[in-house]
Amino acid sequence: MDARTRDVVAVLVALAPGEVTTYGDVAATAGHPRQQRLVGRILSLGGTGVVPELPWWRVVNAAGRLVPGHEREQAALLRAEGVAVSDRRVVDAPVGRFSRRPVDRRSETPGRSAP
DNA sequence: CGTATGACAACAA
DNA sequence: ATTGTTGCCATAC
Repeated sequence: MDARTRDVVAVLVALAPGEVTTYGDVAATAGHPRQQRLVGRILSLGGTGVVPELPWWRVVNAAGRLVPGHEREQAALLRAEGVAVSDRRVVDAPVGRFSRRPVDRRSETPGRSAP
């Protein structure tokens, strides 16, 4: 794998449970802004031998949308880590960037439905 | 080499 | 909120 791939993989494997990020943020954090598509491509290669197994479910698009085609599984994996998911999208997602924001559920904002 | 495609993103209408 | 357009970058043909 080339240098860019290495950088992106490094960021991905560093994602902690309960931590959700976006393609764009992973790319930027890896030092390769505007290479979101590369991130998606690498994630799709996870575990195929060219790159190690990656926590693909902790990456969603900028709108908090889950991966097309893997929504059920992704939702299950995320919820298992304490991430709220609703209707194919991550709940605590302030549309834009919720990068590196370890889902903080302070004292149970009873709202999320009533902020 | 030109064109199309894709686990994306930002913006206009 | 949804649908199109544009911009981006790596690949596949």
